[in-house]
Amino acid sequence: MLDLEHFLPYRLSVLSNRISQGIAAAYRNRFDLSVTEWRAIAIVGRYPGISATEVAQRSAMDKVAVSRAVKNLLARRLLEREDNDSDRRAKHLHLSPAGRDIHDRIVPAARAYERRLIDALDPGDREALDRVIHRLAEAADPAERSAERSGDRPDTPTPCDPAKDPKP
Amino acid sequence: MLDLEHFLPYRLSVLSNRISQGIAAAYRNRFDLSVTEWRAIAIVGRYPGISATEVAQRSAMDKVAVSRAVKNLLARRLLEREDNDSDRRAKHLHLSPAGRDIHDRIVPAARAYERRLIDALDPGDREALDRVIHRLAEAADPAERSAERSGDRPDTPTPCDPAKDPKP
DNA sequence: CGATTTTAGTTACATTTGAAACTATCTGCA
DNA sequence: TGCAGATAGTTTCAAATGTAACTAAAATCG
Repeated sequence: MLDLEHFLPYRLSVLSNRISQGIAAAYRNRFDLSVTEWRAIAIVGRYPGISATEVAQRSAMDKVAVSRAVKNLLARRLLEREDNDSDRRAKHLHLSPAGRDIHDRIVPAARAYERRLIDALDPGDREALDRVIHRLAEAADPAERSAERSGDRPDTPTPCDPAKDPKP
Repeated sequence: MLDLEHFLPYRLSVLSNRISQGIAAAYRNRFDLSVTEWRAIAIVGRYPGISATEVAQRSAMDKVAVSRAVKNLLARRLLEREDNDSDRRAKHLHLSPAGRDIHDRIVPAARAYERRLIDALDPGDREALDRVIHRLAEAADPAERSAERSGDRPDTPTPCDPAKDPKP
């Protein structure tokens, strides 16, 4: 007998969904952006000139999702694309002025939401949370069974899509 | 400029997906159950005679998802349904012997997975995590802006679907 | 070089998911 | 009573998402 309500994976899933809903509401209502699109904007805003594949890596989304998001954002003129001289398959992505504008308006809202979450915790717990997320992510990864000692720092960006891959 | 990689909602989403993938793999491969189906089985196993709506409430899934899961599980003879004398719309759900069997085989695996996660944390962080989940869930809920003082205990089951509702 | 394998990105198809409409039943109240 | 909402659960339709197959361009290696 197992109480789903006390089951850690379940509780994390519910929590994460709840938070995603809360934050997604902001940009869905105000700017008509999906989570994927918003993530793409955030990444491109942070790393101008990045390629779609790199966006996928940094956003932990798969390349099809990114491709679609980019397609929409290009159509809506929120993103621009320019050729990459050293690789004609890949293109450099940039925010258009309109994209930058939306980006700059969402970021404060996102930060405020995050702040609200963080403010609900006391300082010790904030610190613990950081550690916990990192350790759980490690423990959750079946490939990391006992590879705890690999040299990645706590704040290393997700190197690959966690929602895929488990089937090489 | 916002680093998605350090953004709490994003990190939680990635973590939760990673964990869900990890655990889902177990019952998908071995028993061909979706997350929804497994949750339904867990809840019905825990609360025999429960109705579909109550399953939805306790599992934080919407009633359509539950309806579909129950339909499949009935077809596969993992669940049984009996009439409710006091309400002919609702039916009582039970595990069939086969359902009970699967249930009893998954629960230990689920527990083991959870244990692996928990074992990755040191005791202080485990305690903190409990608090953190509860506080974040509260802070994330837009309805709870300042209702921190409502009388629900840390381990109260999800009373309603968090992934819906924000539109009364 | 030229053949083979990888990689960036897209497209096509199938599956999943959620919102809304619907049926049947129940509850409250005139 | 009996009519006006509510509620349990299902069905339908459209949108989101994932998988696999595909095209074009690099990289690798004989």
